[in-house]
Amino acid sequence: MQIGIVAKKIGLSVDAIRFYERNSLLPRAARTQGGFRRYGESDVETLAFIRRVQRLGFKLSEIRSLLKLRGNRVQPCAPVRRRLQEKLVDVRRRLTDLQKLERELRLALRSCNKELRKRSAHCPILRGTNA
Amino acid sequence: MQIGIVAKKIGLSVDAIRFYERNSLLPRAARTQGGFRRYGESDVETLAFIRRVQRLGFKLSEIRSLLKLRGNRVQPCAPVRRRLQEKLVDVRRRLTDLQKLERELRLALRSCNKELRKRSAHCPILRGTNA
DNA sequence: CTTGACTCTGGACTACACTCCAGGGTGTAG
DNA sequence: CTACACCCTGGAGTGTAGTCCAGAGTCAAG
Repeated sequence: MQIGIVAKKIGLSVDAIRFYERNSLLPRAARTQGGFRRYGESDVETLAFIRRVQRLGFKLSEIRSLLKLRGNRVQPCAPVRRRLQEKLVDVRRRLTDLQKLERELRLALRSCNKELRKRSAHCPILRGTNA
Repeated sequence: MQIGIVAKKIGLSVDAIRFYERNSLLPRAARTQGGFRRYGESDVETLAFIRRVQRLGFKLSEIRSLLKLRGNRVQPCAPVRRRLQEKLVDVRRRLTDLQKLERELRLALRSCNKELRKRSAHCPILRGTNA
């Protein structure tokens, strides 16, 4: 398969695949005599794997390390489990932060609404001295 | 006040304040003869405002536009309210996305745990063909 | 053999909000 | 007057995950 076909199959851009190769997520692909990249099924699987864990929130640098585990003969769950756990902690922290933000915005909006009902010309957000 | 004092007062770096000036969040500060920036209380208030709305999740480009409203003689709430509303929608969308991610991670972790109990040497995440 | 679609490389560019730097000047306490 | 801390400017660099480009080459069909 040439790169365009693989790209379509997986739902990535050709540039992205080349980018992964450049950045050691994929091994250097075999070439035709003319220099075109040739891919097999296992490459497609690797790319699918990358997509999958990327959707789990892993960055490319983390995926590189997961790919190493994937390359081993034995593939114990434990190291993956640890990474998932860490990621989950991280995501939950971000959730908490975002929930706080949501609350702050709701409160700000409420103070704006209050002012609107007063038909005031002074927005509490613009002038406010609140924390 | 010179820049370092203001920076300490507000909890920003000197570089950040200069960066804001360069990027039109602050007007060009008055200078001493030697070229040192001099700040007054109103500058401090502006910086405090920037911090405050930044904590509400606004980007500097959005803050620039809020600062324009703030500079007006009349400061009606409506335009601010609209921006807050939009930001709230955005934050809620991000919350939903993050919640989905949290769920995905929990599921992935569960499948890992199952495998661990089986004392299997094959991690479902590494080999998995799941969506 | 020509055409047209595809591919190659290396490098520049994007957004974001700063930080860090060199090389020089300023302000003020003692 | 001399230290010493502070400040100035302009520009480069940070991380992230790619995208976009020019200029050249290749592949397959007809």
